[in-house]
Amino acid sequence: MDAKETLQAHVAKLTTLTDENFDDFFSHFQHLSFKKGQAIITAGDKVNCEYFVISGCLKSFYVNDDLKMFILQFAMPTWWASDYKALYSESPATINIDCIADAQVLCLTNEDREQLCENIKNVERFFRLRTNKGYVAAQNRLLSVMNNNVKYRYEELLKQYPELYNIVPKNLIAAYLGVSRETLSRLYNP
Amino acid sequence: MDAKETLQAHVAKLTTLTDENFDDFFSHFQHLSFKKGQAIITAGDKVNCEYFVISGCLKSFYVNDDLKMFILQFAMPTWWASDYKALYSESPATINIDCIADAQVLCLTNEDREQLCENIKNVERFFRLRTNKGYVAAQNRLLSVMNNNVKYRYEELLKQYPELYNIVPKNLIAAYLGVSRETLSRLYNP
DNA sequence: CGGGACAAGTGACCTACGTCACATAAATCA
DNA sequence: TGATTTATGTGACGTAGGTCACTTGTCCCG
Repeated sequence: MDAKETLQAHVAKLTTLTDENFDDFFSHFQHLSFKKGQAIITAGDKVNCEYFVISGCLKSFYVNDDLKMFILQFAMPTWWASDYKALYSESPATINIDCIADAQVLCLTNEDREQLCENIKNVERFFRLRTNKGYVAAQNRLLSVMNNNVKYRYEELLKQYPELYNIVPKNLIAAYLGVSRETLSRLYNP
Repeated sequence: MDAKETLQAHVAKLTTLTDENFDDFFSHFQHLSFKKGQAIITAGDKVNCEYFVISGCLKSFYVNDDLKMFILQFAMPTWWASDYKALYSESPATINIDCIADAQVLCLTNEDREQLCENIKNVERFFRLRTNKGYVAAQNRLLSVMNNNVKYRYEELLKQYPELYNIVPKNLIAAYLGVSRETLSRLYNP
């Protein structure tokens, strides 16, 4: 499945777009490739785009004053990623995004998204429903962090994304779970 | 400021509606009052509405298998509250909402919201932008839980909502912060 | 007004996790 | 290929926060 088909199938899960409308929508995306290790958004940057992952994997993460990293999201195919706080408020990035497995992404600017929402009703509907889902997911993650222990959350993560086990080093998984890499290591090597 | 003006001012922060459109929008809300302690959504319920708080305070919370409570949100005036996962997916509620200070709320059904989004472009825009903000807030909260200690989070909460200190018992604040009431108590009584 | 529920403080003790230090092992690149 | 990162495991030890038990204070409401 190529980039266009991937996006089209993704959009179709939430709303319907005529072929003409989808072509218009798709024409505003820029197709980009990133290599493992490449930075996409760096804290302090101006943020102008959001990214739709076609293949590979990105991570979005925050680095605190002690240089400790917290991973917000592993962005797998058909996931969106950006620093949304920065994107929506046109403030400098506070989170970073980089590529952890060679990736193909589609990139949409803030202005193009707003323009498309203005012109195509079901594009606005798509983004509304997409963010609704994101909001529910973020709330679920918060509850999971507060409610479940590390081992449970680790196993849930691997259940949902088995491929992470192979492509992502354990220190990054620990940074996603919010524990030290030593603690994660000791879960299965007591 | 009455309920209508409160909602109108709130909507105006994100988009513009003509007076006729706002009247139409407003006419779909039901004005309800709740007394302290009253349940609004209970886990297992069918969820059909979201609630906009005019005055008073609600809490939304999850109760786990060990009967431990985690508070997702203290819904103050101009905040929205519901079990959005249940509302959007038409599944039974997994979180609860009740009233912690006598409250006036406006209630909007799922169907009415979708109908209004269908008919009034800027209502859809409003809900899109509102949830965008909610998503950013949820992500911030997650980062804060992972990154900051309890004392810091407690002080941030009180800085943002000083009135909570007076109207909300400390065990509920502890449930929001994700610690035991004893730990919260010992922060300032070591 | 008096009793029962709720709120809050505190001591004793336990446990999960963090930190630091070191040892390998695997991957990457010049 | 050989050298330098990077990833991972593991021991020793410290600390934040949880749990349980008990006490005291406060607020309703019949």
